[in-house]
Amino acid sequence: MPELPEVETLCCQLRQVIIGAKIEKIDVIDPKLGTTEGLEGKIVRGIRRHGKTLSLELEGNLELVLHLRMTGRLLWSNGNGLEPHTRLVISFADGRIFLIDPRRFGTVTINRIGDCSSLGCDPLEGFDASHLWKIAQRCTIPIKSFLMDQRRIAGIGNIYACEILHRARLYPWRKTNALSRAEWTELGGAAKEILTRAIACRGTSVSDWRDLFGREGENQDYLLVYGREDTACYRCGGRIQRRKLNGRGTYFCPTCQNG
DNA sequence: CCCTATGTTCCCAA
DNA sequence: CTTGGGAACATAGG
Repeated sequence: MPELPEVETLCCQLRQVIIGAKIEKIDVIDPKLGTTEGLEGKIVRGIRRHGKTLSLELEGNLELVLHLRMTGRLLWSNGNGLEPHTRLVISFADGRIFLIDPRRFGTVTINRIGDCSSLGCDPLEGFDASHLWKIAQRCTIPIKSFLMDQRRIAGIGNIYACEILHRARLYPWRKTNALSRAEWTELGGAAKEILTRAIACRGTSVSDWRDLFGREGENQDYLLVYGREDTACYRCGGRIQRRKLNGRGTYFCPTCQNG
């Protein structure tokens, strides 16, 4: 589920409930997740996001890093009952964070704050079009693969890659090094627009995405191409197609995404 | 049985 | 070395 806008939604909502709170207890329901030793009793100093990773910054220069992968979600609740597929429970004085993850791909790790990560730039922190244009010059992979490569740009997954490319009028298979500087600028603007609106809508609930408080997002009402195979393009009336790229369903309008 | 799924990593081939 | 393709991970749903 979660790409940058969904993780950003959780990040903002977690700040509302656990900044300054003490971790009373951590229950690892599914040991496949990894270890969370030694964090009980620590105060949450901050919450941050980089790409699709979410970190709880703790005392002692430590951070608990969550990655939700395909089907992970977080739920804030006061109750004791476990929803199906609950993998981890972090308890505070006035509530608990439940990590729910049917496919069990999610991960939890402990890092020292400041350890460098292999993630690329975050498109909300500044999509540096001229820097990206430069590193794109020797890169012949399709532009959609480039956008989704977390080492180069962190946070864009399959849904938003499709949406951004449609907004920027770019064909997903276009060679990365064939984009002009002007097209990179256009792409940066499209990314910013698509992602900020998705955040304002608290994410895209096309399947089972819910925010921290269990509510659906609203961005599914604004999707331009994702999931719209064989329907009319809102911009030009063309017929939206779906084809595979690197094993992922790729939605685009062959009529207006020809650049 | 088939196919699909919002992510990442690894292996293999060209 | 790079790039690209596919499988794997584990589970649910159509």
